[in-house]
Amino acid sequence: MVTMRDVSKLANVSVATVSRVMNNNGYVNERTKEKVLAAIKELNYRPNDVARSLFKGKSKMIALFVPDIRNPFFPELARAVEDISNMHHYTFILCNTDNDPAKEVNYLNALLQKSIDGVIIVSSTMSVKQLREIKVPIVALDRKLDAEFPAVTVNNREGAKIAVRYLKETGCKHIAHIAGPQDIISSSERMKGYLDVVQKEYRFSDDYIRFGNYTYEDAFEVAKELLTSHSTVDGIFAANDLMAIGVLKAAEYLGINVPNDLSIIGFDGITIGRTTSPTLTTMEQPIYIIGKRATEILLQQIEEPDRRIPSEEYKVTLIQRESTKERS
Amino acid sequence: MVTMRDVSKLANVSVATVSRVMNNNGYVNERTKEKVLAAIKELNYRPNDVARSLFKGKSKMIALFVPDIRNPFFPELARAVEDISNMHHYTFILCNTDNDPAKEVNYLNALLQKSIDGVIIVSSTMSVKQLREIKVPIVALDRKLDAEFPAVTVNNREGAKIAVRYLKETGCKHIAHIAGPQDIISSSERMKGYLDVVQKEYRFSDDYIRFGNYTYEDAFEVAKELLTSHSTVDGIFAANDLMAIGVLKAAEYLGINVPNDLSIIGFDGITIGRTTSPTLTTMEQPIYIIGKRATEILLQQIEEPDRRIPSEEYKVTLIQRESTKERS
DNA sequence: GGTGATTATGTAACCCGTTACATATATATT
DNA sequence: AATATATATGTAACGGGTTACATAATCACC
Repeated sequence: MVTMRDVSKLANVSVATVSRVMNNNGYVNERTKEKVLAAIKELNYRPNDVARSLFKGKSKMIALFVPDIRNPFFPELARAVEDISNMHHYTFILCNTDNDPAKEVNYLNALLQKSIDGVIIVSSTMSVKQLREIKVPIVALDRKLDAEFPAVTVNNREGAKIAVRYLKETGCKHIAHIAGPQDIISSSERMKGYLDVVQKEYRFSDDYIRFGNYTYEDAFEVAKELLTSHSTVDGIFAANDLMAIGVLKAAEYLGINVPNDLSIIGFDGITIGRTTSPTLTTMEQPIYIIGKRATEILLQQIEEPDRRIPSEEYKVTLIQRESTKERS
Repeated sequence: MVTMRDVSKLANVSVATVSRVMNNNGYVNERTKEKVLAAIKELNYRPNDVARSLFKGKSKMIALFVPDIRNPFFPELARAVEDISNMHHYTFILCNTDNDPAKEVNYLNALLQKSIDGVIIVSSTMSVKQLREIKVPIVALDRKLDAEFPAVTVNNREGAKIAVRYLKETGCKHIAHIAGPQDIISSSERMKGYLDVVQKEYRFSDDYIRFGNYTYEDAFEVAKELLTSHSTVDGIFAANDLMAIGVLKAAEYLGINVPNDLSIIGFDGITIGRTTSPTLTTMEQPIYIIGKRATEILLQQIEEPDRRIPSEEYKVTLIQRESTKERS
């Protein structure tokens, strides 16, 4: 491997001068600079980032923790984080945590040993105590972590309200909810939004709520049960698109026409919702944008560790497709 | 940060001894070892991987190049690579190349500067000349790169033949093909497999082939055109599932019943194919397995750079779902 | 008791880029 | 001409593990 010493010898200067040329700092005579640049080019010299990292204590790497990249919500997020990292010459590390606190801690420790510069975390299981001890910047994404860490999220409760109100406006009388795991804040917020709209109604029943694990299969099963036992249900708000598709499939399985006999609305706005039949009405999150912002905030925190950056909350947008009726 | 010197002072030994204890090599007296371990524990010492990397010239990091993680084929692959990396205590770096040779080269150079230990590449645009010059192990995944690099792929041609034969067996007479980009080998192999089966038939027409860009939208458009201009077509083999779904949607748009009037079969076996209506018949690739094997091979190459590991080719499996008729 | 192998531990160089500090020349200011 | 300031470059320490080599103690065997 070509090192700075090799360059310095060829250019007849000291390593310090080569370093100055590389980093464009300090005083370097124009002619010396040219000599050095020529030597760099001739040897095709590339600085060793590891040595640089060792001295600086910074690695120019950031990590993203997601539960599982196979969940279709996360690739878009990951893409955004990677794009912005790359743009700022940071290397992007991806970690699948499976919502497992042990894995989260292991990853974090391993990354700290590698002098990771910052971490973006999508998690509801992360040990906050652990996080407080470390000094690298942390940004929470999609799910809030702790007031201490800036978070980039969407207004889940408001979005849920819009979704359920929309079902009402299109004529649904008995609106059920397939809720997500309640330890995930975004999920419990969505349920709150649902309750905000329907709880006071005389038609409402606690039994209109079913819990799924944010997966297609789960929702398929609980929706089948719900629709079989409650034939009056004519609208379902699912806490995410994956579960909404499970509901769609359950309705298909039971021979229930969507949207004529049953309206279904999801949450997230993942691409797959455009390929089902009927296509899925959903509350779309600005997924790429929140990923992008989380990364920008993280990078800012890395550059200026003292400045406190406020959390950001984005709005979700109703996307009307075929799984709900037209507003009359 | 706690360093080895801190530990060595507390334990009253030299840094060399601490290093020996950490790495379990060389001679260390049992009682000394205990003293050192106690000191490590008391100080909660964690070695600095950057310093280790600098000396060893290895980083314990591997990278995966994919065109775009948002393409639903890649998350499963990425998950496999990450799982195996993690299992072997390697850190996983993800790069989205957008099939852009310039981006590929930039990533590669950036990673080499970070002493990356190996790279798994899904690409048909990668400059092989560039790759030959570098000394870190490379493994090709999904698409062959060059005989020089071990590749983990599936038998695309054979899979395509099985798909098209299956369409014939279920009664299709006029089988069309939505082909993928021909510069992607896997894609051109699939077309060859299609031609292997139908080209000799008197009914076959060159005009039964349309080209898409592996995307849903592309396929939707070309399938609409194909089905409008060739009403005799009663079977379509799409080069990947995403395009097959585009075809499905085009048929729905044109009021063509699938599978009664038109059978559709895809390739890949991505999850989304289970959520469409009708669900998608496809040639399933063992995605996780090829990702896993590619990683294992890469890690082996890293441990034993001299040993040449042969390429591996996996079989694809026909998954019968609702977009094709039953075999009579 | 002597020779050699085994065990045990420390010193210091090394990996490679960065930068504080020293030194020196050139230019500007009064 | 003297002093201050800007420009230019080099030396060497530093970051934190790793390991070759040196040294020394213990043990085995004849």
